Amino acid sequence: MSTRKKRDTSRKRAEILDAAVQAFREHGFDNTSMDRIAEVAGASKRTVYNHFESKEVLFEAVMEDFHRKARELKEIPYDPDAELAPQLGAFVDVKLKMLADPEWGGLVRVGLGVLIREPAFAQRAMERAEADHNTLVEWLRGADADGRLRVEDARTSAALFWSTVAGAFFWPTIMGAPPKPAVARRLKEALIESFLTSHAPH
Amino acid sequence: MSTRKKRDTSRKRAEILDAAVQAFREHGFDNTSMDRIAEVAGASKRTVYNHFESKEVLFEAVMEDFHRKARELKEIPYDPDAELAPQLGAFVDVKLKMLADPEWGGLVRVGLGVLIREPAFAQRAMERAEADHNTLVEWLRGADADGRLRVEDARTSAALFWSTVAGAFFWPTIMGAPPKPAVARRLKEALIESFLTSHAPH
DNA sequence: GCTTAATTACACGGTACAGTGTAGTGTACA
DNA sequence: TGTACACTACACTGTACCGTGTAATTAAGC
Repeated sequence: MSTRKKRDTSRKRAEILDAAVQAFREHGFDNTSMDRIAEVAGASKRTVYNHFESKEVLFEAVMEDFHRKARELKEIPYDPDAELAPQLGAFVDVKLKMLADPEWGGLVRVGLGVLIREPAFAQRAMERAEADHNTLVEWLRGADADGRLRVEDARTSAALFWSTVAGAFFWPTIMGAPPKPAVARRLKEALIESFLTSHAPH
Repeated sequence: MSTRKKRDTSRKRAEILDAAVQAFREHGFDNTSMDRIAEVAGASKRTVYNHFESKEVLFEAVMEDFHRKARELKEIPYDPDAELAPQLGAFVDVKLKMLADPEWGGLVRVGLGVLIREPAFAQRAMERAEADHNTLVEWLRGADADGRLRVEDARTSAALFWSTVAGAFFWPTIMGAPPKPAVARRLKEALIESFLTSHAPH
């Protein structure tokens, strides 16, 4: 029961994870072999299996890592002293910034490629995405209480707003057809203007 | 050069296609074997290969079939004598009807599972979806010319409308988390009301 | 009933890959 | 310097699957 020797194994593990991310991103889950991952990682296949007991476990570790990164929720509280349009624009910008990161997009694609066959997982993923709604819901309630917007059903309004963002930016980008900057700008402005107009007080 | 004998082979071919659709829907492209398809079709694997020279060819035939079905474009012309809200609602309903068909959804999922790794194909698919925009663009121009709506940029407005529909209904349904009927109704009404309000004349 | 094409049953080659077993090499730490 | 542990090289098993070859069987049209 003396203190056992333990070498630092986290470096190799990280290298394998990085290699897995890259390989899965480029070829998807099914078309990535453990031999390939080992090669990219500069490790022997045996070592890969010593760290991750199966391909599925490795995949889950990759997605776990990804979720940790994605969990950087931005809180955007309602500011009674600032213009409304820029504040709404900030909500959109947070998403657009995410979408601009190619590594993020690659991982989302990998995840979707698998999740699309696993309705149960897919539903959980969608629900997680809805957590973002709450920040906007709070913002809307703030603006409504302040009398600068008329929001009858904040949840529905927020859902509509995020649906538009998803349909206009998120999904096209994931599918490899992101809107051109000029189009994106126009869509963003039209969304905000439309939203503010239809929720104008009086 | 006499008239050659030809037996009718279309029946078996159709059975194989049906089986392929079902198998691909349930397990995706990579996880569906030709043996399995042959078994489901009640045909020998050799016959499958006699009809479709490879798994890829068979897959493309399936998707081709699917596109033919999906091409039932609905023309919804602007009607100056009818209420605006129900007319806009008809645009949404066409999509919702599609989404309600589980076979359609299954095939979209299969296609996406493959396309998600093939940006080039994915882009073409997204562009095809945009063809639907034109009908709404024409409708908007009609309503604008009639003075019942104020539409500055019909293309952007239509894009925004369809983006919301996609983000609110299409993608959640494809991902296995369709909105509950009550939520769907509320979203649809909110969308139409918001759209009409923000495009009201004066 | 004869011919001919479609279909079947089934064996087989080739390949790719998940995962294991093992003997040996390197190396951090006591 | 020695020991325990991480790591490597590599052979190997088992499996799944694509695609082909072929001889036998079925059934349509003459």
